[in-house]
Amino acid sequence: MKYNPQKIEKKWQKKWEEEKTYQVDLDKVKKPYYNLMMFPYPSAEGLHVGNMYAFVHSDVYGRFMGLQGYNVFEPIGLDGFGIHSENYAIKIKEHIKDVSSRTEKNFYKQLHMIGNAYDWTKTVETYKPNYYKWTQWLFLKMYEKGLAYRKKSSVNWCTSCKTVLSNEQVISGKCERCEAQVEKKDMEQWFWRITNYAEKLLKNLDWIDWSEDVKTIQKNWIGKSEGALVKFKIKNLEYILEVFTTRPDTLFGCTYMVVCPEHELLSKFQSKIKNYSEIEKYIKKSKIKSDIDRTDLNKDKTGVEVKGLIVINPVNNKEIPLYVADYVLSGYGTGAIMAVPAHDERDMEFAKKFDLDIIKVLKTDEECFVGESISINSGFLNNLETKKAKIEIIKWLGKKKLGKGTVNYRLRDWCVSRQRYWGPPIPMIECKDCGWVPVPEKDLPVLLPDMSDFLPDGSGKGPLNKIKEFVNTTCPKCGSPAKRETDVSDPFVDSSWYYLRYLSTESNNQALDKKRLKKWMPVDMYIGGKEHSVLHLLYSRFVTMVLHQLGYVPEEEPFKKFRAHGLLISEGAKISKSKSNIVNPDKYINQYGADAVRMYLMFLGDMRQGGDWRDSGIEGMYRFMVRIYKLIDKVDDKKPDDQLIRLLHQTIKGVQNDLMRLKYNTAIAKLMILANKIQELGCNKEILNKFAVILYPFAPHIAEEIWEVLGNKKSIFKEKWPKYDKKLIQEKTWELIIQIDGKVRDKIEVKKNISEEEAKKITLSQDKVKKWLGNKKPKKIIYIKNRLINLVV
RNA sequence: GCCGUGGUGGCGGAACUGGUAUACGCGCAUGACUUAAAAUCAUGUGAGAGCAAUCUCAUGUGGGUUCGACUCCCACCCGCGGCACCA
Repeated sequence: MKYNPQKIEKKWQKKWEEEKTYQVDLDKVKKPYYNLMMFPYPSAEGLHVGNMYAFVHSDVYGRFMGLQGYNVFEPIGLDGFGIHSENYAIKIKEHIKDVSSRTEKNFYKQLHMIGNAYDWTKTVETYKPNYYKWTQWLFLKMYEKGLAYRKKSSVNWCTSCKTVLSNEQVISGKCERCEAQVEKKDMEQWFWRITNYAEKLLKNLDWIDWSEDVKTIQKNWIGKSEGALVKFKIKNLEYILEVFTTRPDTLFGCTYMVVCPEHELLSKFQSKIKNYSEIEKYIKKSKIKSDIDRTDLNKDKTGVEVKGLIVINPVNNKEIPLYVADYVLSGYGTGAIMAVPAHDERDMEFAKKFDLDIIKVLKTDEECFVGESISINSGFLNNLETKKAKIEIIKWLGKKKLGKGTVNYRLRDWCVSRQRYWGPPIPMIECKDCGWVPVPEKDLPVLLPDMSDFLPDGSGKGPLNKIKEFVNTTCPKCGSPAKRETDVSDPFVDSSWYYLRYLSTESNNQALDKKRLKKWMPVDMYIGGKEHSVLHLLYSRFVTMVLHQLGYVPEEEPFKKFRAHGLLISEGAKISKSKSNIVNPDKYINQYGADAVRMYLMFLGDMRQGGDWRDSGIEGMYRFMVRIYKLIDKVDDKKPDDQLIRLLHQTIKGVQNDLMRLKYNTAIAKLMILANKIQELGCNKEILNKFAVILYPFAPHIAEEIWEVLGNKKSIFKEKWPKYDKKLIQEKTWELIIQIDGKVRDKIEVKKNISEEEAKKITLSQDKVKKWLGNKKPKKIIYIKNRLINLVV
């Protein structure tokens, strides 16, 4: 029989569909296992091989858990709303709605081809009203809880996408989607108060079972700093200048103060500032500067003294000067700092340039020392270690009502409004008399109206603003004329809760099916890319925490276990159009079959490290599939070889361990070794049956086919993972490695578990050993049972 | 600069808690089959020396700990990812 993957795969995919093999009755099953993968955003180019790489890793795990007796729920959907899809439609000059329905078909076709165990009856598409109705519902819940609010602030503006972005969507100064430079702009926007959850988001990282690197990225992003808030009086003014510092112990060394150009103090006391025109010029200049210029570390520090305003250091009542400088950021802390040049590099640089006092308050020989030491020149803090000094000064500040110990986070609130078309309209209405009023839940969804000209215009308002019938409405509260919000929400809002909706797709009158969520949440295993560490993965945790408090989700954390996969590259380089190393999965699936492509992708290396796709490699894997298929012809009724039985059981154990550790590459290597042995020796039905079962997670179609040819009636998925026999795995003999001074000099086959005495005797009687020893006697003999013996001369 | 992660044959990569470095695959070479080629099968394949048995050297670099180090410790170099004047 010839291996025909195209035929086999079509046959089995049809059968799985007809027999509802992977459909899960979410209410009835006994052992729920929620196996999640990151639903793709459907680009028009089609499913990317990188998607397939991630999805197959996830599917292999899901199928393995199925064989362990779990009822595995493996859903899929499309994250189709968003700038990425919209930008593509604009590029090819088609309407996003048309592009969307086309890519949906194409994506689902491709997702069928890869042979995953999806439950196709519970898909979600974020751009359909029956989904985004509930995304809008989520916004209303946030608003009810006081977690959605409007604020005017300096926000990230992408000049190319013509919309604001969240902090998380600015990647080293550039737009996450189009890589254009991002500017700062003062605008009023909708925010979600993720910062309320900063501590919880950080703390739970201690116990959730996630890839460590992703946890570290989130931890750094949240950026907790412990320190103190210190209040500085300004001479002859009723104003308290507050600063945040992580080093209150160095307060005696504070010789000047700096505020950011945006600080309220400057405009408030214009009349008191003697050189205000100079200050004004500096403020204007720093506004024009792009973010890149402003954060360039190599550039010189600039600033202007604020003449006329004198600050008083509360700890010693010394009068110190005040400066405005753009090295102090408005968004962090209080937008003002106490400068301690002797113990902060930036302050030192600034102090030298402006010839300001530098006072050492820590024991050190270094000119600028930023570490911990013992306080000096610090009054009552003298001779205290930094840790102790911090505690003492915070106590002192508290007593005098001049400050307190406090915590500061780098994390900012999530800006969720977007001035674009292809998203869920934010369900809010502005009334002259009532202010902002939420759309009543019964009026959801606020349908996204059809419009031919959906291009963003950069006016700061979304394209929906152009449709009068959409904008003009009545206030739900008082009935007078009012206007709708015309921004749509961030596509990351859509994906922050999709894993909850999978469990609730049949409910048309509620967002979430609480009973099911209780049964299925949290997600048991989530495999995905770490590029979402501070985007989707952070937002989802936040949203779940809120929904947990509202009583919808049983636990605070959405994903019990998360494992990040590395990047798939091709021919040694990042996959990109310009490098013309694009890998089209369809082409390879059509040529070699999905099983071969799956196996090859899983064989590339350690999942965490990513992989390097080489065209030459897939051929080898195809050859292996052909050989596997031919094993059917090797089946006979002879009593199988002992050696083969031992190898079978070793393989079952090894593959099982590798699957649990997500080391698929070594699992496949073990399958190859077994297959090669079967090819050499032949085997009986029972052995090949077991081989088919352990092959099944990786190559489900060929495994089912072999399984059927061997006379089995039900799908392998109803089968259990085979048990290995511990006794059969044991080898009777082992190879004793003889080392002399740590170098291998000989190897002999000996019985298992021989004693040290026996081993010594055997070793010393070897001719080679005698030759190496000469007339010397070993000083020391180290014997490691069932491994080696080392003679130290 | 800080945080994380990696560096092993011609290539992708193995090596669980310190115990045979290079599993498995690709590629290459030789042979079998064939008129020939492809496919398939068999054998070999880290480098160097040697007719050979065998020996020496090799896991980014330099040190160290140990009977023994890809694995542990110290210093440094390079790649990748994140953050970046965060007070």
